[in-house]
Amino acid sequence: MGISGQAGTGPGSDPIGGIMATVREHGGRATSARRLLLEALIRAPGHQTADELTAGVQAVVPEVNKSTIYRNLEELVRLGVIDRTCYGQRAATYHLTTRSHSHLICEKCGQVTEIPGILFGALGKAVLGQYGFTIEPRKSAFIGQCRQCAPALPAG
Amino acid sequence: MGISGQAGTGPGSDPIGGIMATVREHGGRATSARRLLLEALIRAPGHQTADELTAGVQAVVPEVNKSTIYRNLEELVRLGVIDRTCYGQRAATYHLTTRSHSHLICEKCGQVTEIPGILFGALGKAVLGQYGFTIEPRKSAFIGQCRQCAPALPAG
DNA sequence: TTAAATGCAAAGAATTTGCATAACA
DNA sequence: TGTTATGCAAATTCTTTGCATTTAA
Repeated sequence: MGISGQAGTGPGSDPIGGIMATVREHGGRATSARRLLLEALIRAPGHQTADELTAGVQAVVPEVNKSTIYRNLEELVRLGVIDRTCYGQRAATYHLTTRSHSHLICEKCGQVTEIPGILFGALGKAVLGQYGFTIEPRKSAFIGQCRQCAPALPAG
Repeated sequence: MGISGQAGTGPGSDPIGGIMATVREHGGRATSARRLLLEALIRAPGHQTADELTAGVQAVVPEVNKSTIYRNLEELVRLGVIDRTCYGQRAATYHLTTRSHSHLICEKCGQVTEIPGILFGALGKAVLGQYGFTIEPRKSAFIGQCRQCAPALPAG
């Protein structure tokens, strides 16, 4: 046991190992900075900015530089490991690519809600049929107002 | 040529006048910089960055400053006259708020396609019902691959 | 007259890049 | 041993802000 991967645990419990393997398959190397970044992404599974991720990594190893974080984020996006989304006026956010899902972003309070990708069903088919466009729910976002911030709800 | 507004044309052919009225109603003033910006937005009706709009305005009146463009863009967004969207990694783009529509953005080639807001119908209802979230199609965007860039199309 | 808008310059935030060094395969 | 990745600093890009002046209402 304990050759490569984690001893005594199932394969699904070591996502970082799997991602590192993917990185290597694409000519990349399994560096500590890259691992620390993935740990930070897993530790706080929401949508984090590059700055927040840098802080998360530097909380463990202060030497890791912000430019390294940016370079690794770019690489991980390229490999499809994480998604990058740009909501408001400010910094982009990153999160692990998990199951198919999309986001509702409230333009008033900034709240981000995940919704299952399956809700795209009919819309996705219509868009594909009429425009030949393949939507990636993970990377898409709906802007609007959440329940609390909506100006008024129709009676009923 | 004209005095103010366009002589001899119908009311629908002077959208700037209408927008200026809206601006005034909200305590704003009808300045030349604002008018020039609106003209630039109308002249090139696609999605333009603040830089492109600045160039478009300065092509007519070089004195107009970029910060004025930014301030006016912010104001016009606030009034709902234009929409701001942030697609790729780079600068935000602005465009006139016209009818209800949304955007398909190809992540490969960057092509932006408008789709009618009506396609949101079922999805919008589902999201409103389940999450209490009101989608604004105009401000939302779908990321994916266009016909040309899609890796492979299923036969049929 | 007077609050709003502008030009200018400078600051600020987010992101990228050049280069010598260090680390992985 | 030869790339690939990193740290550091500096540069870029996009956007915002302070302030004196101008301008629309």
